[in-house]
Amino acid sequence: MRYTKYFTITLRDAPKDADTRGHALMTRAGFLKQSTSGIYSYLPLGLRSIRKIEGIIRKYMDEACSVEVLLPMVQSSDVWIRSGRWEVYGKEMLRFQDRSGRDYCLAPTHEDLLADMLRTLVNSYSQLPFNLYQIQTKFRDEVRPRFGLIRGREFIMKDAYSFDMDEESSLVSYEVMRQAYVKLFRHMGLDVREIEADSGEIGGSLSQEFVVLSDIGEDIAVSCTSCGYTSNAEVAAEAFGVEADSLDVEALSESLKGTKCTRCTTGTNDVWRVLELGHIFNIGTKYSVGANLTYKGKDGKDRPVHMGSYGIGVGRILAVASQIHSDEAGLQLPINIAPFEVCIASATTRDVEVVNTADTLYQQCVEAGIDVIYDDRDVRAGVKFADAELIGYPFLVVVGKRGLASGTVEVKARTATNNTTDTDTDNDTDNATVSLPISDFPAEMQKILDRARP
RNA sequence: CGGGGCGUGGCGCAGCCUGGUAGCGUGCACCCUUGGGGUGGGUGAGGUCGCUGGUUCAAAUCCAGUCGUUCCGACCA
Repeated sequence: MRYTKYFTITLRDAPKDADTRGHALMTRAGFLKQSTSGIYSYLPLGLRSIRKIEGIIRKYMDEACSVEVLLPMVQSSDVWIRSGRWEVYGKEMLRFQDRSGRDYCLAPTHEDLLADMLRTLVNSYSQLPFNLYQIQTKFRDEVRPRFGLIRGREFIMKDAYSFDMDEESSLVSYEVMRQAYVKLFRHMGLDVREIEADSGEIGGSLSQEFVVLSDIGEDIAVSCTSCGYTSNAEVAAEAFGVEADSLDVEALSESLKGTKCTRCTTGTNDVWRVLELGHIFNIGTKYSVGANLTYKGKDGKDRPVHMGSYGIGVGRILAVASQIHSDEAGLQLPINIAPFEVCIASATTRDVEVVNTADTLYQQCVEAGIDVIYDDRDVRAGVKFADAELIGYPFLVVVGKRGLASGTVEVKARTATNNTTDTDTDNDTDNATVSLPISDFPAEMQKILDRARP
């Protein structure tokens, strides 16, 4: 993609309603634009990242034999009345009527509709087990949206559901999903921790959260410094007899810090501030009984399906990655979720040889299948560098007279902070910068990219 | 739902207290300049001062209401 054909914009100042660094940077870098409270438009760069995140999720869900579906976002009240939640669900569910006065809602979650739909589609044990997933927009009319994409009202979520004959089989399905989650977060380059969540239900139901440590985390996790056992605030609070409901995050954090680990009994607990990116549950039959989702066994008797549910906040991944992977100059998104992996910038547009070389290298990269954007704008080099750092391309390739003299171009890795302030010093000695020969550029670039992947 | 802040050109802000020709930075367009870290200079376009009503000779400014947005709390997960 040529920058001059693309549509994007960078801002020097973030809009004042950007309340976190990550969100401010995404806005400045042209990833997003707020439409109204808690609702955002994805601009081209932001959408590219979102699509990459979705692609990684699809890869590992498919690998785990989960099958993709797409359920409607607008749902009839009928479904919710049958599931018994039309009256129960609070104001978070946005309700409205069509022209005939029939009630609808924007789906805050899809399990009610899915169970309702499957009731007529699932009949026999021979269909089980299976696992369905979708990547869909959900709407929850949060009282107080905040932190940009982290707690928006409209948000993209991956939700998956497993359907098994019995508990044993269901636990296998759960484990497959758990492992898929571990792999997919690793692939995204995120340091995600697995923690035990409220297991609540009787009958050995399982639940785990996948969280990242972050200063803007809305929850806390308690982790043993010795054996590593980690649980969320509710689980820990219950274990230590602390009334979680009555305490805020800070107070709860204080009261749990330094407690003895309940698992190994020797270690002491540390308290983290965390943000939830994924949550998996082994639900059992509680839901299917309510939804009357049953299958006929070999003996001809109807039995409730054992379910599991597995969610991931897609937009939230982008938001938290922007928050964690960034510096003063801009974003530093991990390579597999960055909008473009490489940016080629011509240091000048006045020098024919420079421009021709940059054009050629760009073409070669495109042909080699490298995910590249070519900053061919007629602006000063400093503007390109500043924008490249703000957007955070993992690699910036600078084509200029300097390198041309020796038949090379510079490749700068974004992961290390390139200078923005000491403008008169030459940072070529920075080990984040390497010179590549023009003659064999695409192949060499490809090697660097491959090495950079988690 | 309770309490507070803010709404002035695309973005960031000043002006409001003490009513009297709407301003700054940045961005944008054009000219010159510069050309490997947001170059320097010049010219220019762009604003129903969120909206409605009130007070007044006169309202961005004072008053009331309303909408939007945001923060704190409660709620939710």
